[in-house]
Amino acid sequence: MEKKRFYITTPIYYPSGNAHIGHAYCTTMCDVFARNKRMRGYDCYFLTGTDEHGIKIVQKAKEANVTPQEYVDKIAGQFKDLWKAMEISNDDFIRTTESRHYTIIQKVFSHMIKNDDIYLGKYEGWYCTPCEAFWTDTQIGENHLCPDCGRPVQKETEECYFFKTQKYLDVVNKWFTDPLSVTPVSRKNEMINTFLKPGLTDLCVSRTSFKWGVPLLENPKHVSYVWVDALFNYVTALGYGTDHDELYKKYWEDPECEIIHVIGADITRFHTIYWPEFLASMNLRLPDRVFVHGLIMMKDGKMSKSKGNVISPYPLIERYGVDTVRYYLVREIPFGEDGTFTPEMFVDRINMDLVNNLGNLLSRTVSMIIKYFNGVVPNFTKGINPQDKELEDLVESTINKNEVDMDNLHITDAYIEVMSMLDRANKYIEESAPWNLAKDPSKNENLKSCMSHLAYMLYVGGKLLEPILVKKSPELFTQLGVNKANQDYKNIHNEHICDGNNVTKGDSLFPRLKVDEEVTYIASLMGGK
RNA sequence: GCCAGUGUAGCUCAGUUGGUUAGAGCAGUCGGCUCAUACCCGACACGUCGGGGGUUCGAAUCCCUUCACUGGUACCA
Repeated sequence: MEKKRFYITTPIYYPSGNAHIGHAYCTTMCDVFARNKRMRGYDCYFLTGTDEHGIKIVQKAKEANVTPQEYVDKIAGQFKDLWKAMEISNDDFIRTTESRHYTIIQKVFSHMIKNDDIYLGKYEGWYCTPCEAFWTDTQIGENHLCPDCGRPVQKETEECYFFKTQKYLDVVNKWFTDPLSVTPVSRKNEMINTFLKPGLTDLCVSRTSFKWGVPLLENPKHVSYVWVDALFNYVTALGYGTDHDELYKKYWEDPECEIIHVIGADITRFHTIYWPEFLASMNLRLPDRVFVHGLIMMKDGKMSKSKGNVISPYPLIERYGVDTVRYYLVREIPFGEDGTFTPEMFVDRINMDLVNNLGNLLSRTVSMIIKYFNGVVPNFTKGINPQDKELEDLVESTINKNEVDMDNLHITDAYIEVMSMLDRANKYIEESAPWNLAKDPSKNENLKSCMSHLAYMLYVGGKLLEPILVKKSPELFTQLGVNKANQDYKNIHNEHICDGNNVTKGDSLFPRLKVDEEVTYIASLMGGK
């Protein structure tokens, strides 16, 4: 990874409903990446936000008897609150209703029109008059009924602007030859097979059937159709097209910055085909990576209100702490694949990994250092015992693997490695049997070595986990007596970092969860059984 | 329908270019330890690798076929 600067984005979420754990998942993964990069001394800018235009917002606002603006203000506020509660370290939060965004969208349209990339044409579709919405063939089904209200739809035409998708097709094709541009590759293949091979039709980019959008300066009865509006958030948030475009120059224009979009599968087409084309049209640089993450599945399939299996992150954070929720998301839903949420899996994962493995390891280590050395970590000495040497190698390789995995966006794997290192430490204690060493004064050096190795490994574990365990890692450092200055990542290879530290026995890092009680509690949050 | 993909122990999954007794974690059973948050360590058990057919000296791994499930199928974000 030669690039020293990073720009990572979540999608801007559509506030047609409340924020749920699926939003939290994507945002958390990006946050872990951003925190990891920054911790290692890289510059990483992290953006999230909300996509606030479109017909659905108008409908939702009407239902709630408020204006669209009032409606999105409320939901955007909810998203911001959630990110605060989840300790998300985003640098900015962009809303498409902000003037810094929509004035630029108008400029983008002007450029595209001037550049002859979009033209005025007619969109033909199935229109539901009461709902004031167009639907596609697949959406209305065989009976030609509005999917929203169930009433019949009519074929209607609407004047709108089209983007010439053929014009920049070579840009997309070329970009696709980079194996990292779209991952997992199965998603790229899906795009090629479904859209590129059969041939792309032009994309409708404006609408006249509703007003809640960015009006085009050239033709104000048209408002921007969502995707031009939404996708350009990634650059408008950086000040693109304004006099204050320092961030844009730094994080988008500069080829030394790696640009990563993390998205859900449902918006792959827009991010991997149209977005590169739009950028090409504007003569802007393309992102390095679009990473498509998986879904959080529930036992009975996808989360949905009708199934009554939706889980909100708030009560989980409140009861178990933000770190456990963050950890669960990173560990249990492999980045790039679907994962499952069940109350049992949540409780088991926390107990196994955070309570039994990490928390208990810290607890027993601190206790032993207090008991055997009056709470002072003995000085680290290399390789006195064979198992010490093995541990040293393991720590070294775990740090390296963690870095490589993080750089490659193998975020889940990166932390599986760390947990397995900690797991190995528990075996190491058994092998070293410090309680026996303590009985034999001639084994004092071995005992010292054992304690110092454990302290150092815990330091490394805590440091590597810090991007996830934003609150508990500092507690771990406190118990190990690592002062603030020594917590810097540049010390990760310094085995002497804990030498002479005064350890303190604190509260359990993660209290053990009573399985039955907590499973029942979480199940009750999910609206039923 | 079409195009992808998945199907391996009770659960979640690894299984490299086909090669000796198919692996891990969790759950289960038994034993051990005591520094620790009823933790931790060890051992054991658990599988006709979706079904059927074929290629091969040899297939979870390649080919054909069949079943089941998932995703995409174009302008809903």
